[in-house]
Amino acid sequence: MPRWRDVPDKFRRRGLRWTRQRRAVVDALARASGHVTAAELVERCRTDDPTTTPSTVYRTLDVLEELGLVRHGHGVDGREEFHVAPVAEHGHLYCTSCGGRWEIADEQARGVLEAFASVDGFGVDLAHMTVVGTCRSCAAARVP
Amino acid sequence: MPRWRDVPDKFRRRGLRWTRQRRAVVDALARASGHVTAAELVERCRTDDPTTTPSTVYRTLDVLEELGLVRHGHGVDGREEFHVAPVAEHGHLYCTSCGGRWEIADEQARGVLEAFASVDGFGVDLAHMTVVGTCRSCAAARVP
DNA sequence: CAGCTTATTGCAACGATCTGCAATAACAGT
DNA sequence: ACTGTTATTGCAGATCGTTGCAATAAGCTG
Repeated sequence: MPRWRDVPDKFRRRGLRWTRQRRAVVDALARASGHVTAAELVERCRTDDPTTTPSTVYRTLDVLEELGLVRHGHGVDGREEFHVAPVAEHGHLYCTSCGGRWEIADEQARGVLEAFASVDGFGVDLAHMTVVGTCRSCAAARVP
Repeated sequence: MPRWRDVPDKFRRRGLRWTRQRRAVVDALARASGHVTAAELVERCRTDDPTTTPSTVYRTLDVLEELGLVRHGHGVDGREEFHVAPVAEHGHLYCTSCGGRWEIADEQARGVLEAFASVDGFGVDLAHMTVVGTCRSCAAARVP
């Protein structure tokens, strides 16, 4: 997890302001493990302080992302998901058949990066989206 | 493009009904080339017939997908995009730096499929999402 | 063709996300 | 501490997509 203690200064050094509502979002984030949906974060903030406005949370997440403190990706349904940075970047797999979810293994990631880089030098950001498909067991179980 | 002529029967054979509003969606789809956003489709249908209801269009798209006539994926922002099937399946690349968009080349696709399959037998559905990253020229232009 | 079954529609309302704009409040300067 | 600047907030409203439900209509059957 990032040094949440340093966040206020990080903001100020950029000419941004450290406000009560931003602290709320960062607090919620600091307590979050793994991934959180933007909507979930809004919810958590509202639990702490019912006056929280969704738009503020969304905007705060945007600036946190600009500052590199969080990263967002998209789940299977395209909805936003946030990862607290700088946890090791990792992508996600989702099996449309059984609904299972896994993280993308390093070897896989390497292979993918190469596949893209070698053809036209495209540098993939695997962490940005959920890769959908069929897991081995579902593929095996499928009637042929 | 699918044999749009056969669609009504395809519906009926499944016990589904062929309605005025479904015909409208299919008509719009038949005129569409490449990809369309669900929202765009709604818009086009409303141009033909202003009484078109969004929910009907969305629901029709769902059944068309179940029938295998269209496939949906998610754009960079996670919004839905529809491809008329069975055009060759293909995924998309999006460069976050210049905003460019390309289709994923076959060789890349093959490499990616292998990278996933070889580790744990996961069968990726590349067409489902937009792969984001940095294209060669943007990577080269980046200050090192 | 008339009747019946039930798939589909339209509506209304909701959840997630984003935007413009006027009011508010952080912070720098004195 | 007081003040001025301007980044942020809150709100109202907009867009995209989804869902429950009662009303409607497609297509089978006689």
